[in-house]
Amino acid sequence: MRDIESKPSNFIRHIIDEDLKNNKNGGRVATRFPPEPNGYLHIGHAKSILLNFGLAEDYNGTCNLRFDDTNPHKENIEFVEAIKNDVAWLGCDWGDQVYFSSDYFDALYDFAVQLIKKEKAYICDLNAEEMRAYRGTLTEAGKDSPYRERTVEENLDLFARMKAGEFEDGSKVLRAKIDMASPNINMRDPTLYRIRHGVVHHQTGAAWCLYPMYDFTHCISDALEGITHSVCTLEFEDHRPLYNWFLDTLETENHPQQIEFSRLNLEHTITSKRKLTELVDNGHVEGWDDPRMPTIAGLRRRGCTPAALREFCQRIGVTKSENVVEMAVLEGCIRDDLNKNAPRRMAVLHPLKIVITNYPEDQFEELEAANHPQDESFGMRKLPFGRELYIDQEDFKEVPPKKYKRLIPGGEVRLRNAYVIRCDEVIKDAHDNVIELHCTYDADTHGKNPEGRKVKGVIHWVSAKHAIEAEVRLYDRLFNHPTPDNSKDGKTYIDHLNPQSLLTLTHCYLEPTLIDATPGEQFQFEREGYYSLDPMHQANNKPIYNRTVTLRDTWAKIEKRR
RNA sequence: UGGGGGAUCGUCCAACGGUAGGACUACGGACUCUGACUCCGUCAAUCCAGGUUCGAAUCCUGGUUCCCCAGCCA
Repeated sequence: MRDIESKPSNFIRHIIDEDLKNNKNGGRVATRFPPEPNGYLHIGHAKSILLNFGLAEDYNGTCNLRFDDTNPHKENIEFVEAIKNDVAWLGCDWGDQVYFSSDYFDALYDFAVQLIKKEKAYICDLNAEEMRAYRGTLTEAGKDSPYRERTVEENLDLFARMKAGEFEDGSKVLRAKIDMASPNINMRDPTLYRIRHGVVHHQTGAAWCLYPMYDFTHCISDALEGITHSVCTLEFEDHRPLYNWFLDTLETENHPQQIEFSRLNLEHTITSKRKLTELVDNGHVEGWDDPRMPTIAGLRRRGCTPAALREFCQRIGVTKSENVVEMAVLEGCIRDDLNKNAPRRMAVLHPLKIVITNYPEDQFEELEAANHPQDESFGMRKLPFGRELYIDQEDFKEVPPKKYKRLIPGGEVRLRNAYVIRCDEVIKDAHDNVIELHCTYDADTHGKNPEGRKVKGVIHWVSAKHAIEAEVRLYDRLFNHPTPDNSKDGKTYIDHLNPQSLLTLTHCYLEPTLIDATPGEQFQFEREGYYSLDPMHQANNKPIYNRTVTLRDTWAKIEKRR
């Protein structure tokens, strides 16, 4: 069991502590994570997953992974597999069984029959439009359905024939018989079963033409699995009376407690499955695992780690208040983790060639470099150094701004892990663009400071002859607006898409040790940020690196203020 | 003139009648062969109005404001 003290508490843990003190549920804690397999999981689901599995882990309980698969029209097996993959990647262990609501279709049918026998459910022939009209409004009570008083026998017969496939889609539904005048609209005789012919369910195939609704299915599934604390998001708060009504009316053995918390909102992104689906289906992104997507698959491909996501979910906490978390929190968690765990490499993103004129042609030497400045266990690597190198265009300025401490004409700079060089000559093309620099190096500055002068700047480099060419993809926020799906400016989230969310650099140069990088491996490209080797793709035989997150950049901040 | 929830630094989260605290951000400084990391410091909040109390973010009363609900979606 994990040290509970190490995790910040929250109101749900307070409730469980209290339940445990009162020996409720015999001291048992059982949670579940119940995704619908109609899309990929996003960072908001990560919050829920880590909450539910975290509670189980810390209270020595269990957490079931249960697919809430009652709407075969929208669900498929690809999503089931993707979800399992993501939950496992987060480090959550669902044991040896994956649950499906569809496992309970028989049991659910029997419970429905039981409800009919108790005169608590009836078959209704109203069509969808009529039913809406009968439901009333937020401020007016609804009217009883004309079919509300059918006899038990008739209802039983009709329900059996619905199951047998005698009726068309939409012609009949099974409804609970509760109260059409309830101020809670969920209690106005909610639908329990609808007819769906001709869809193949990914688990049950064509066995059913009758599918149960969420409200009926969820509470019973929880009860059958012996769930003690059924944690869900705030929008289900109004459904709790209905959740309890079913379990009370059916007198199930267990009566789990539904507890609601507020869902995660992240600035500059969206966490609506419906809208994420639209981004994918309409080609606004390359797929569910596009590194700009807030999906778990996208974050993973971007180079985010499970540890960073776990830390993130701890930092944001669990409450019932509406919240919009700043992207800086996520970025901070990723940086903290990768700073500690990503080996350092050098990569030149915007190459500028330099020639060390006093370094012999065709001569090379190997310089040792630490893989991590604070952690010796990362070991050392050898970097080839020669007469021709690439540095970044940003690290040279003909006319330097104030406080600039990189390379300038006639000035000196330290090449990271190598020598101090001086810029002697600037070579330009016909359009006055700097295309090459001629420099000289001080052979006595490897591993030590130069005599009698201070060199402030340190820049990264790669050997031109040995460098690996790569494509590097720089990602920025997917949306310009902090709350794109709720911007209150009359625009939709699509209008707020950031056209510059992806910047592809096709001619970058990496230090040669990166030839051994494995797909998905994370590195810090020194002075640039954290990057990871794209696990899916290559570009014309060149590796693709995705920028996970930049380094904190106080210089950029100063520049921006200027 | 329905029902259900929520309001604490810019952001997120604590404090559960007894000094409003932490994290992130921002700002300043130290260090530095990464303008990174690390370290030090600074700014910064109880929705409003009454009441109870020696004492209120917390309890009471009345407001304000924001979110959710009228699928045969979950």
